[in-house]
Amino acid sequence: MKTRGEYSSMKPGSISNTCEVMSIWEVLDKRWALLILKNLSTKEVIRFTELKKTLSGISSTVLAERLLELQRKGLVTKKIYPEIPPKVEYALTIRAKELEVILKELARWANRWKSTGTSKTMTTIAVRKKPS
Amino acid sequence: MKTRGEYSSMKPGSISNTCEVMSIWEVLDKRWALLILKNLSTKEVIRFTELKKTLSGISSTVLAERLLELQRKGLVTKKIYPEIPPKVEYALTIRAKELEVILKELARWANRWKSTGTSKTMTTIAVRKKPS
DNA sequence: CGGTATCCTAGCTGATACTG
DNA sequence: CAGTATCAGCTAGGATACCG
Repeated sequence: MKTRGEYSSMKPGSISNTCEVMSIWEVLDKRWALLILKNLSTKEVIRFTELKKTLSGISSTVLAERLLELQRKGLVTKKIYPEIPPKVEYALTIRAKELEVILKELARWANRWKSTGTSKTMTTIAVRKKPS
Repeated sequence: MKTRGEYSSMKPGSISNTCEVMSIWEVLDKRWALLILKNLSTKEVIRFTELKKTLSGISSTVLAERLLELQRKGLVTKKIYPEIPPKVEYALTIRAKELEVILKELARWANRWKSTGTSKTMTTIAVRKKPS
């Protein structure tokens, strides 16, 4: 793995910014994270390649990276079957089940959306009253 | 603005991939998008700089870019007061209000989270039965 | 199958400058 | 204030190749 930067970008002067606390948003805000969680919630367990297929466009590099991050945050579990060919099952943790509900709502909202063309661009210019 | 790439990355061979349909996830999945929406929902209207301050780390370039994308998707409205200095107010559209509810749940979940250290890394290795 | 290593491009930030 | 423009520098993600 590389994972060198990790978004931090702290100034050279700042002292030991070993701030591990950071919110869960740090991982949720990354690309694919929500979609992964959402698709993870469609089945009890899911395998790497299966998950990859549902996420059209993701690279295995990033999928593996995200799954690790989610795992570290305690949202995903990983079960390895030491066989050849390998078999790995990913699943949501209990704590992620709460999130699951929310995600499903979000997914339904996203589906319900669909319509209304891409460029509405609602911009209003407030007119000033003329000085009478 | 530049906005050249737009994530598409289609091969030079592919024919006229003018696929405008794409789901709302296309914009929601981008960095900062959810956070912007979330913070937008804390007030009825909010100004650019004010919003920027709540999003620690974002650059004005990207904030402007995201707001435009959200606007195009019909989630955000923009109201310009032609004054000097300029004043611009951003707000959620009615359609985004549904999303707002979900986002608030998500935010509460994220806050409720907080605890349990960063590296639990629940990985299970399934053991094989020995051939008796 | 489920990754990791490598290389290269796309995306984001920071700084600075400029405008209405 | 609310941007846009530009450039440097670093990070994130995609494609491909390879391995146990």
